[in-house]
Amino acid sequence: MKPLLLYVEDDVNLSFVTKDNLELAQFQVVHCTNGLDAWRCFERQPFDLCILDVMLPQSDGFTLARQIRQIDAEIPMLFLSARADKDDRLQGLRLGADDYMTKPFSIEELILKINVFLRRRKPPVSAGSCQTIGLYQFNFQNLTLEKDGQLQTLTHREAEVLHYLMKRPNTLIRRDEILKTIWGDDDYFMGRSLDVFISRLRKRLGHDPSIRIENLHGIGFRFLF
Amino acid sequence: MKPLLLYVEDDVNLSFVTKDNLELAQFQVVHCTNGLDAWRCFERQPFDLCILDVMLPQSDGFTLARQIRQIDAEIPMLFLSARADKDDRLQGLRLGADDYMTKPFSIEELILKINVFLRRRKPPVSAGSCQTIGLYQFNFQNLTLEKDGQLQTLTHREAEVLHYLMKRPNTLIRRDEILKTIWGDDDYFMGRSLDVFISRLRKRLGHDPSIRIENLHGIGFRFLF
DNA sequence: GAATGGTTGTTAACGAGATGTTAATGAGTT
DNA sequence: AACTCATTAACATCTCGTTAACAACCATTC
Repeated sequence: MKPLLLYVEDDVNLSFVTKDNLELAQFQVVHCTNGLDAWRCFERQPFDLCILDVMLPQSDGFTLARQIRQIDAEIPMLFLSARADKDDRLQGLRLGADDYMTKPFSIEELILKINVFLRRRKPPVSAGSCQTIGLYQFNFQNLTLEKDGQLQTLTHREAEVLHYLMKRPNTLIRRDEILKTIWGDDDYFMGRSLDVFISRLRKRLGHDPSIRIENLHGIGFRFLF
Repeated sequence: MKPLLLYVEDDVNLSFVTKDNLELAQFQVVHCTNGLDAWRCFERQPFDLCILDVMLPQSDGFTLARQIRQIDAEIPMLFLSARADKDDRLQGLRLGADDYMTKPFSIEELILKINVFLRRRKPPVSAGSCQTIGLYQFNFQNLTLEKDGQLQTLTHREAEVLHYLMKRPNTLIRRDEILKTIWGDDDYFMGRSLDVFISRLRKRLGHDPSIRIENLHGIGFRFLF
């Protein structure tokens, strides 16, 4: 799963290039141009790291940082600033920034520093990201499927198939496509195997009637929820 | 307990001032003037953080950093350098440095940065600290596992495996990951060895039914408590 | 709509390989 | 020589993807 970054920067040209580069480096980036928007984003979803420009229209970077720190004492924050002076840097660090880069900065260095802090991030209590399907929580990394406290452990193949279906809900997924991807090939027996797994998954998800795995005769399946 | 810093720097005047300031800031500092001495110090006792000058007589800072990283993948490292150029900084970061400061640096900034990384350090399991698992107290350093007065002494390998499992409770931990980390490689016999240790640990933890080491067939284990 | 041929749903059985466990081995220490 | 401990061996047991078997279903043809 790609790390999710919150990038706040009002310079349109710079932010365009930077975001592009970060995405190339396999990060997922949400970009905001001012502190207010950034704050709304931050409240809406959990990020892995923040990159904040110090000079921002409406609420400067420091204010935003303070707000964020109040909610999340752990999230790594990198500051960007055009001003290089010492007091600025010190204030940033005192506010709970983890590093302070001066513009113009090297994108490569930024990426390395991001990785420093992602590496140092304390492992979440129960690692791996969950996906929600109806009443269930599916954790692909941990092979778990949870419904109000009840934990099922899936087998490797079960998790693979479920994961594949979940990536494309409510659309037609061809049999041969699944087989090629997960089994690596497509023959009669693999097809039968797939059917067995579909059947097992239906049973595992059976307690939520809003979830269905529909068969389209001769073509494939549709995962509905 | 004051954090213990390893400070490697050959400039006598600078190091004198810096060490003094760091001690004022409530750090305990071991200062070495060259890479060889530093390496000997590092092997002798566990440090909380390293501050390395890049230019050193006998083995430069980068070489030292590489050596240190091989033994300890976690310890935070800050580089100091008179050279400010970008390639130098990048090389440092790639080598596993956490930050790179250019001389002359502000001592206050150094202290703030040290604190950033000490704060981010994963909670030390070393240094004789105990971890509680259910009814047990596990001390990785002393290889002891205690339950209401009853003391068991683990072997080195047993402790390593338990330690690794405890770092990530309730998550799937892959076999190959454990083997790569603890045994350094992953072949059939090492795998069997791991199974033997899992079995022994289960027996040692057997008096607390709330602790379980679950196997996920073909993939790894889950340490539940 | 009955017959046919292919597809899918479901359950059970199978078996290769993974794991659990105990004991034997042998290298290194005391 | 006695001891410690990781590894290897040996054997028992378990798991899970596959295969089998049969029933239900669908589409097409007569």
